[in-house]
Amino acid sequence: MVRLRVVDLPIPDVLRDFIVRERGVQELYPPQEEAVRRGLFDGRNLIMCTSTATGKTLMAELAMVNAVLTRGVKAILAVPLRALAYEKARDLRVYERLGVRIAVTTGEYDKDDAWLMNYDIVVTTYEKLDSLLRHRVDWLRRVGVLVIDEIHYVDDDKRGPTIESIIAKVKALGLDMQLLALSATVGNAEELAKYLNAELVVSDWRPVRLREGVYYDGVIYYADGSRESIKDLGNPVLSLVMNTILDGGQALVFTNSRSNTVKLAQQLAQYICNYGVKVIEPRELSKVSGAILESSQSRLLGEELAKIVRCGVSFHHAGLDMDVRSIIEDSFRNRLIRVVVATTTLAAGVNLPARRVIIHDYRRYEPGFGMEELPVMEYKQMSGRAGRPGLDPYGEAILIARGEDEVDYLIKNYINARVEDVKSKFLTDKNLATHILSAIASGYASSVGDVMRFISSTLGYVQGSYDKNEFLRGLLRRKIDDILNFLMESGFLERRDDYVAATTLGLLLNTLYLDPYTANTYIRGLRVREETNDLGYAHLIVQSPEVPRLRVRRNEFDDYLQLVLDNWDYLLVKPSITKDEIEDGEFEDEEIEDYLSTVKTAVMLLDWANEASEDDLLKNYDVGPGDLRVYGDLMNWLVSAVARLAGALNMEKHMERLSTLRWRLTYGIREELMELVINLEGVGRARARALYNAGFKSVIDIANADPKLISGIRGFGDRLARSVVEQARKIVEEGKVVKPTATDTNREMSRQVIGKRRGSLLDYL
DNA sequence: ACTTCCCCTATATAGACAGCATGTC
DNA sequence: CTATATAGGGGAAGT
Repeated sequence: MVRLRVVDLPIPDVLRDFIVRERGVQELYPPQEEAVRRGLFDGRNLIMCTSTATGKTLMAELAMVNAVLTRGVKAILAVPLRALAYEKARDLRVYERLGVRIAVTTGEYDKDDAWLMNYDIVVTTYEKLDSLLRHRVDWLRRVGVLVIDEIHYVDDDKRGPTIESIIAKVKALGLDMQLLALSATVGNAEELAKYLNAELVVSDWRPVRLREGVYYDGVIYYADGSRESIKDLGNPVLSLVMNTILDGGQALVFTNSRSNTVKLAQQLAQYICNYGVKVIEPRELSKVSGAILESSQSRLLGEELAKIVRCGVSFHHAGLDMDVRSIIEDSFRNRLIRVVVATTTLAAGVNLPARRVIIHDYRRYEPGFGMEELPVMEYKQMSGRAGRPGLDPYGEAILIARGEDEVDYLIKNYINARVEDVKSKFLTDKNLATHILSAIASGYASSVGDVMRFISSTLGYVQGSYDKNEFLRGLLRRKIDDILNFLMESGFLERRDDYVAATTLGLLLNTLYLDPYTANTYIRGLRVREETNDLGYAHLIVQSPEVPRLRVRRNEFDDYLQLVLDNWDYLLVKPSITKDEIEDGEFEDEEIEDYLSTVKTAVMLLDWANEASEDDLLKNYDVGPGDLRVYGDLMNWLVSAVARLAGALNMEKHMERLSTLRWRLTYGIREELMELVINLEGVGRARARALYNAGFKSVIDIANADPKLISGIRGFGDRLARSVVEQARKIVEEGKVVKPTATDTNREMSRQVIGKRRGSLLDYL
């Protein structure tokens, strides 16, 4: 079959030549060709539902760059992950040579959005795009192409409604833009296309052949009916992995828990090293291993990992710090590391293909639901990682069966199964409340009718058949009324007849990106007392469902109960049972389990803010360096958000206390280090502590110091020492030393020691 | 007396977006 | 309310 050639595309010559020359693409893949035929370059809305590596991204690039070059409009590319945003932007930068200006903006990086005006293609996350729409940035009018990547995320409970909200806002603005949606294969592609008013491209075509099968008892049963016996080494994963790497390939193993990831990787490493498998390169690997040791924040985790990396094996999960993760990913791409055992971290974002993908568990624990089978969609995401285009002759995805009858079951329910439909989660109370408030506060709706119209442009509305059924529409209207009432009672909204408007508080929530239910909890908590202790504040912050909660072990129950009793008056959110009931033991464990979870999480965060080492936090709470980064990010956002709420409500004491806690909780430092960490780039908790202990306690101390003295301190080299001193001198000269508002922590309020766990710094409380 | 094995029970269980301030991609 | 794998304890059986 003759494929459509790039040179025949209806796009400018420069772009055609560029694609052929720089991208090395001569001909289009069938799905790409179909996209062109369906009007990609005619400004038609389009949705592509195809598997990974079928060139959806190239089509998006072409559509965007073409629009920029020919029509002089801007383009937006919205993706689900920050890392993905940076990656796509990096790839897009090659078009800078055609004069196309590329920018990335995400919440973590950017403050002001005005500078984006000067760029042609803006790569961003869903949430940041929603935020841009909330602020009604004026350059939005000049956007001609909107690409939504991985749009099957509309199924996600939390993130999906944001996508729908984006679409509803774009519609409400009446912006004239081409919508291009990219999706993994989903069950209801037609429905999505209809919702988006888009042409549909569906295809199961793949650039590398994929063989799918199930392993059981020494045999791989392929879905096409063929089977292959491999050497059974007792352990299914081990057998499959050895079979792969002895054949010169690489394997990616997916499993359902972090501990499994470590355990499996260790077993594999032990086997490979003990039996002296020759395919690995020990010299190079020990370099990698050294790099990991060096960059790991937690020595424990680093050593655990470094040890097995020497054997060409690694584990990978979100508890690892970013740099360790990228070392692993890079070494896998370089083929030094032959096997990575990962949780789903790797299935979603990072592009890390391998000859063989092994799916160790097809079930996963869902809190509140027990063990649940993986959706077919996730299986497809994982199996889609199999086979590197142009490098491997084919890719393989192998599921592991625990019993003989499971073989057919897995073939039927995964390999040959239809992918699930994508279902909107927009019409739940929480999502409705957030997005209705957002629509009103940002001026997309000023009456109940507007709200209804706004909602009618969501997928949830279409899927609920509300457009077709008057009775259902009545129900929905009543539900919206309830939510409007809730927002009014909470003081976020005002209403006169049919007209609605956000209050100052409501506007604040909208810009803080805080959901109304959480904000309500925060405000009620703040009203309980004028001031409270650190535990009280940390515990209040943790009430947000955004904060991952630690589980309380049985043997910790009593310690935390005691802590609750001792701090009863200071806790701004009380459990559902009374103090007397706790003291008399008149309750079931389940009644307070969730509450204690929040307490434990707060305690961990305070340990962090009291400079507990990362190793101790890992030991005591099973919280890895990667998790700490997430917690730190969250604290930076949530604590300052609560401080802003307190400010809006004129609660000065709260505000003051929260403003120091914010820094302590985000950076994991005691108050005395705040000045150093806040003012000096390259100085975090560890270096700040080292500086402080060496007598450099303030920016002035450092400005007056000899860089040579500082370079001798642990964690400093010559360069960093000089940079820090330079920075300090500069800000002192300019009189710009930021003095964080500090108040005396009232330590005497709650002296309390928890448990006998080693390293806990809770005695401070 | 000591080890081994089996059964029962307790325990633990994935990931990662967003604000604002200040003065750069 | 929902599940399962694993580690550890305790006791019975085996050496």
